[in-house]
Amino acid sequence: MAQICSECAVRDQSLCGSLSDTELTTLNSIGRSRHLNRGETLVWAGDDALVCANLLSGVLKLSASTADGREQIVGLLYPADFVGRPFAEEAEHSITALTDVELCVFPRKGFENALETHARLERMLLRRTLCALDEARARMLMLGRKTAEEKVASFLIDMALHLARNTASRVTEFELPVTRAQIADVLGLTIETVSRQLTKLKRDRLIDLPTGRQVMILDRGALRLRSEAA
Amino acid sequence: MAQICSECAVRDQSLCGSLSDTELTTLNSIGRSRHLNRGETLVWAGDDALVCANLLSGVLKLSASTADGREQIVGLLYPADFVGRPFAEEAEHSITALTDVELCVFPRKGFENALETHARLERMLLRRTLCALDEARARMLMLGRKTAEEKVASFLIDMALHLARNTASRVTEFELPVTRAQIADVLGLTIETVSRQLTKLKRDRLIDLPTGRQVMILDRGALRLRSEAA
DNA sequence: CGGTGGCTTGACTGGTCTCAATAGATGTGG
DNA sequence: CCACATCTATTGAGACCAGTCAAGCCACCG
Repeated sequence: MAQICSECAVRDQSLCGSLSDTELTTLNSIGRSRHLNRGETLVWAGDDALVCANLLSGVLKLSASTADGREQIVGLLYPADFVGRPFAEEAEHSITALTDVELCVFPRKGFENALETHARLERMLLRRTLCALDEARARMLMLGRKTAEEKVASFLIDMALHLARNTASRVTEFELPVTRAQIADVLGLTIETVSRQLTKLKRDRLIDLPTGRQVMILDRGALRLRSEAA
Repeated sequence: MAQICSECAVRDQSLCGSLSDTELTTLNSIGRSRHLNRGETLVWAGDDALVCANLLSGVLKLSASTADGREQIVGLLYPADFVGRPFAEEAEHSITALTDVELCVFPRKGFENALETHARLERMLLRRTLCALDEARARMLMLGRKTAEEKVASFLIDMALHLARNTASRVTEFELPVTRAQIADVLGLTIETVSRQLTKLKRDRLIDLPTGRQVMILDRGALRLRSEAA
């Protein structure tokens, strides 16, 4: 590994933050830095699950598909998130870069050994997995029971939480790391419906869309209301 | 605890199966047997998360709701499944009995202590949680991208896996532990749509419905086809 | 310039929901 | 054992939300 863990961009927030510098030597020795270009896929669903990783920068999507090609994004991963599925021989989901991405990649078997050796690492992974499960289930409520407008509003609020810079005057502004098609795949909608709902929120002055990718949340309270009720 | 672990109905399949008889003394001392009647709720979403448990018999639902009362069932729990959410102060989901239920209940704090003491227990819980996450994500694909017919077919196949008795002649038969309303809440549909799709599958001779709750799968292959393609 | 990919908008379709009526199950008390 | 209430399930008619198909816009780029 070219760069050592103590210089890692996400040293404190990532799973590895649970380990001391000396404990990290094992992981350090098996970890490799890896870059993915926007659009590149790290793992295909159905492949052998060969790697785990920590996400250093960028955004990854986790996606599942039906036999005839309909796609659903089942999770988005942000810097410091853990990537991969220990203890499974075969990958259930594809993992694809939505932006350029930097990863710290471990061979799965080696990472599993580290889990068994370092109880604290295992404990942190358990906590993260439990949180990921809560999040997945919250998204099930959204997919099953929310309207298109509620879904889009929820998505924007969610994105703001992960990416937002707060400017003065209570306006939140950020740049979407995803296309309309990808938003649709997260929300279980079509591109056209996403576009129409965004236009509607803009027309109602809850948000502004200076460019296609730029989003300004003008009235977060109202947006939250639309994300929750009919 | 009235009955000791060595006599437990799910001793081998449950999380506790990872522990030796002597290791079990801790859990044994804090575990309490508990019965729930059909319809009773163990935990309400938003409550303090006070308990964890192992499910001994019956079926539980995990559910989330919007502010205006729309409900989504985000998971079903069967005998030997683990119940609850360690390391969270507040419950994210309601836990309700769909049938009469027997549980082995632990105070959450005590169970968390046991996790920290017994690495093998923690390891087994991690593996289960990872599997639960895979399952939740598979269900996200279903909720977001499948049609009503595909959803109902998927549900029946899923139920068969958990409950089925195989009779002669490749026919699978079981009794639904859930009402049409609950099926609808699992699939993100309405009662009426579920009923119509079941009738349709029956008319097409893929299944039979001798009574409202009894299901016979007549052609599993064809049913699987309908669960996957348009 | 023309080509490409991403986005928006419109017209139309159709699958699912809503509302409503009815029938079947189940349980209770007279 | 029956009358009745209640809960569950089925079925139909109509409305509506989101999907489909199609056209056009815009920014970017060779």
